[in-house]
Amino acid sequence: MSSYNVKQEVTDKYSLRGRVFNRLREDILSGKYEEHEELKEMAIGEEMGVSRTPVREAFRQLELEGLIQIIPNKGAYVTGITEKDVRDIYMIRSMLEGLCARWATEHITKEQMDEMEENVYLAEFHAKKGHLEQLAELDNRFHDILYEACSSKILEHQLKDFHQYVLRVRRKTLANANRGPKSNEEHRQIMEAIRDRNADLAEQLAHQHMINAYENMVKNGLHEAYERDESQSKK
Amino acid sequence: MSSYNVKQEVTDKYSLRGRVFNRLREDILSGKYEEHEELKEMAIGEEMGVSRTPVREAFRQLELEGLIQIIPNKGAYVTGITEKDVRDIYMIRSMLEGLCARWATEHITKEQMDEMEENVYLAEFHAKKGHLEQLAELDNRFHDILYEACSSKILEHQLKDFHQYVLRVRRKTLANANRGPKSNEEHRQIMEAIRDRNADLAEQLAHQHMINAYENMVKNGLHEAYERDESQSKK
DNA sequence: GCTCGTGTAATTGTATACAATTATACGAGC
DNA sequence: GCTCGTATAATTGTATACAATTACACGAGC
Repeated sequence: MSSYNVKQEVTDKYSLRGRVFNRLREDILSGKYEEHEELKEMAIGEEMGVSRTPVREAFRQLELEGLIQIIPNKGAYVTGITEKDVRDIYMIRSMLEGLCARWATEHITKEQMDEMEENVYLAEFHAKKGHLEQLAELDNRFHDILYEACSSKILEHQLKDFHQYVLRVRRKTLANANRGPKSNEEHRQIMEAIRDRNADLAEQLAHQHMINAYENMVKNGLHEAYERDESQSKK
Repeated sequence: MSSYNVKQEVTDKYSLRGRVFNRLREDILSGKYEEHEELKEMAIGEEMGVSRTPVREAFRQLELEGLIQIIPNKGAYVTGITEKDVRDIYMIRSMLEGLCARWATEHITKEQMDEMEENVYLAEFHAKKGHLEQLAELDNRFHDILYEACSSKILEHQLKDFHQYVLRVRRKTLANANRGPKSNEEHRQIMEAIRDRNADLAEQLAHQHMINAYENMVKNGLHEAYERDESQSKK
């Protein structure tokens, strides 16, 4: 948690531990393993053709990512996310997202500013065309730009962690919600506030943007999406 | 990171990995190992009388705590904290501490409220007597009560993580600073705001309290304390 | 039928052996 | 003297064997 520090890049994808880690991570996020499911070292190892050692170490890293929980002498279990957890994380994120926008206003480079503007224009284009996939992609990218622009590795990492953590829930609600245009408009406002060097406004807008995103998510059925996640996870 | 999730309790202190983990953690926080120092699996293992396996797993957990960084095929290095990191963390903490105080106002139990009041009174007593050790202890406890009272495991864990992370720097500046009385007064105000169920005020006070603590730290020589940490770490 | 032990199987924890990678020392060549 | 390459040592990565712990099934006793 550690994990506000800048963790190692997961570029060691050619080590066995790295491969196990990446694959397990993908499997958990995609819902192959359901929540609270027990992951057995030997079974995973056999499935991936490696011994228990790299599996055990990958487990420790997945615990680091918050995706599993290891109970000594018992086993490793896929982390469950309660609705309260999601709510708490969104509230925390809304605070930090505001702080991030403030810092971004103070530190953003010209290149980042340009990309952010481009992102907003592109998103409006795809929104008109109804391209939901591109829209979701641009939405993710907008926030990543914001995180990178704040020029704080610690805050950036923190926010990316949170973002990933709720991805399991969020990805279900993004596409089918009709929030696209409204979200874009909010992105535009944040972008303009940063461009105008209005840190107070940027902070307030980014803060509210997160709260809106959460409330929209709840309105459009966090619970249902959540359940759907569970039911399809048997694979 | 991981680590906004509720990680396993480190109560498995009787497993070898748990023992190695706890001891290494203590050694790093106390400054036995200096920043950026390389930790070698074999050396640590021999020193503690265990094989490399539990050491390697303890390393992964320490990375989870943010105390070391592991570079594949290279080694494990004690995490360095820059002054900017400390500043960033304090700013992030100040936001979250405010949020925490707000939630605490809404969820605090009678027992927690009582302990918080007692804490404030006791701190004022020890401040008059000049008992710096007890004062530092009560200060830590005050914030722990606050974290527990917010009734969000995620926020609580997040804040405790940050708190621990800056401990290496902070412990040097707490005792010799003359901030005790002022800090106590701020604790009292926060406590009273929570008691009066004034969430807005509690949030604002807790937020400012963190900023004050940071600014005091800088004023009293973060840099010097930081350097001192380095020089004495040779052991 | 239910509860509680006991014994066996399954699983995790640790040590060790070996493979792969990286760091270091040393000398050839310029 | 400097650079580069090679050989050797040191260190990390992985597999495997064994120990310790936990889960579970089965049967005794009530």
